[in-house]
Amino acid sequence: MTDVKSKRLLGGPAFLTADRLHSAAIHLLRRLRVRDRESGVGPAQLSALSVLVLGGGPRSLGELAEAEQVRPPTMSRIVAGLVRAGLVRRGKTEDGRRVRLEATAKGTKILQEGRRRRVESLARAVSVLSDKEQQRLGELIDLLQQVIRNL
Amino acid sequence: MTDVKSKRLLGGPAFLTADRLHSAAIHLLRRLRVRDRESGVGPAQLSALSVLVLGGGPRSLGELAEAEQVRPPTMSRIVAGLVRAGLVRRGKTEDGRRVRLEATAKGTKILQEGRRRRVESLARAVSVLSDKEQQRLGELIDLLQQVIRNL
DNA sequence: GCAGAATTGTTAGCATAGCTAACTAAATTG
DNA sequence: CAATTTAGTTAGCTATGCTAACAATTCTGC
Repeated sequence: MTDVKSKRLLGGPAFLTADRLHSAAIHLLRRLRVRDRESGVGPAQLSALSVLVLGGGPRSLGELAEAEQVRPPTMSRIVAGLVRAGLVRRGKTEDGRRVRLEATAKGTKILQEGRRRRVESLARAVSVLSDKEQQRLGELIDLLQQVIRNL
Repeated sequence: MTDVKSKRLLGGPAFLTADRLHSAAIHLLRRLRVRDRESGVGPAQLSALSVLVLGGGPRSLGELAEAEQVRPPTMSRIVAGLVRAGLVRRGKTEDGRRVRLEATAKGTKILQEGRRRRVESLARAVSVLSDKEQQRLGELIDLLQQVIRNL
C-alpha cells in the first residue's frame, strides 16, 4: 500500500481542512443571502454586475460568462434581465458578433448599495474580532485566494 | 464627526476584509459546484441530505427548513425530490402533523460519495500549499467559524 | 367535549438560474 | 467566394427560491 497520493488525501489533514472550509463557505453565504434579497436583484445578476462595475470596464458576453463560470446561454439570460432592469447597456464593437456590456449609472449605484448591504453584516461580524485576529483573517483570505487559484 | 462605528466600517479594514471574504466564498463554491453536478443530485437536495446524514438523525420538515435557511414550501419540494430519488424516507411521528425525515442507506451512500468528490478537489488545491501554510489555513478556519457565529 | 385558534405541511403559481441542443449572424480561412 | 469557426440567442428542461392559499392535525378555552 504505497498509494500515498489518494490515500493520504481522503482522511488526511488536507481533506479535513477542505471539508471544514467547504462547510464554512456554505454557511457564510447562506447567511449573507438574506441581505442579498433586499436589493431586488437576483444573486447571479448582482454577481455579473459586479464584474462590470468593479472588474474594470466593459466586457463581452463570453468574457462575462467565463468570469462567472457559467455557460453563454445562462449569461445571455442574466444580461437580458440586467438590461431589462436598466442596469446594463449593450453596445457595439468592431467585431459585429461581439457585444460590449457596460454598467449604467443606475447599475453602478445599485451594485454599490447592494454590495455595501451584503458586506455590512459580514463586516460587523468581522469587527467583533480583535485587531490582531482581523489581521490574521486577512492573511487567511490571501491563502484562500491561493487555494481558489489552484482549484 | 465622531461617528466612528459606522464610518469606520464602510471603508475600513473590516469592510475590506469582509468584501474579500465574501468574494472568495462565492468563487470557492462556484468552482466546487462543478463536482456537485456529478452526483446527479441538486445542491439544495445534497445540502438537505447532509443535515439528515451528518446532522445526527431524523428531523421534521420544519426543522430541516430552518437548518437550511429556507421556507417550508421550498423544503417541501426539496424533500419530495429526495424521496422520489429514494434517498430519504418519510415516517410518522406521535404528532400527526409532523413528518419524520430520515436518510435511506442509498441516501447516506450517495451523500458520502458526493461529499468526498466535492471536498477532494478542494483538498488537492489545499495540498499544494506547504505544510506550514496548511497548518495556518486550518487555524484560520477556526477564525472563520467564529465570524460565522457572529453573523 | 367541542368550536375556534394555532401549527405543520402541501399545492399552485411566479421568478431566477443552471444546463444542452439547435439556431442565426458575423468573421475568418482556404 | 464557399466552408468553417466564433459569438450570442432562443427553446425547453430541471432545480430552487418566494408568497398565498389550502388541508390536516393538535391545542385551547369554555
